[in-house]
Amino acid sequence: MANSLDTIFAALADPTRRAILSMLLEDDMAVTDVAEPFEMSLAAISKHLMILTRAGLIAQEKRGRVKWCKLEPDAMKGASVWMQGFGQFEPINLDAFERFLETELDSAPE
Amino acid sequence: MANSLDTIFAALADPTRRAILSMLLEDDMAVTDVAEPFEMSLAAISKHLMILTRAGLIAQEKRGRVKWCKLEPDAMKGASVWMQGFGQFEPINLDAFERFLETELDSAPE
DNA sequence: TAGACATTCAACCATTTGGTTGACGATCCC
DNA sequence: GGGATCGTCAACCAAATGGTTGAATGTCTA
Repeated sequence: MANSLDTIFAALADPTRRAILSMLLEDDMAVTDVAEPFEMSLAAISKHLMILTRAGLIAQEKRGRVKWCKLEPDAMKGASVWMQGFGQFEPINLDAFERFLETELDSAPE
Repeated sequence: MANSLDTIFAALADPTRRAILSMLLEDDMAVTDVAEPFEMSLAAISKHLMILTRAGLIAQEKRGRVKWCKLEPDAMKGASVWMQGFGQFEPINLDAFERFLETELDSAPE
């Protein structure tokens, strides 16, 4: 997994791939259906899906001759946390935020 | 600014550039000082800084013969929000979070 | 004024990226 | 079995990326 931030951010840098992720937010999709709205070859989409898979952002499962793609949103967590280290939430009262998170954890299921 | 998510994510995809951003989190720095810990030419670092600048992630200001680099963390906000659309914070109680934010805004200065 | 220092520019190079096309391997269904 | 469908592979291509070196520009200082 080398440096996963490399592969995650690189995967997110392409608009086609971000569009694919947004589509998968709605529902799982077959490769052919993912490719349908794009004006590029199926092979190109297949490559994009491979990049998203290697980054862990989606998972692909083959059922019969159809390969289903589903979002793996947890893969974004590391990158999201990294960005939050840059204080774009500075105006928020961090102490209060931590107390909020603790209350959350206390009342969390599981 | 075309699609800023393209340039932001592409800028963040390189480990050298992420390291530079982390360094600038501590303090503003001159180009030469930014370059010091890296085993690559000053020109290479200069290019990285140009990419970070074009992405809006840093700002460069020339004072005398020294060019100072400073972090622009707000530039990450758009990308951060985009990622949060993928629900990696689902386990958090969103209602409670919104209430928390409202209390924050009520007690905010300025 | 002459260095020395800070930074960028320009040319170049190897590798990666994002796309194409055509052939191929599975799988479904008649 | 045989044709249609699903998806990947392989070879290829143009453009972008990340690095180098050496020269050039601008600014400070002795």
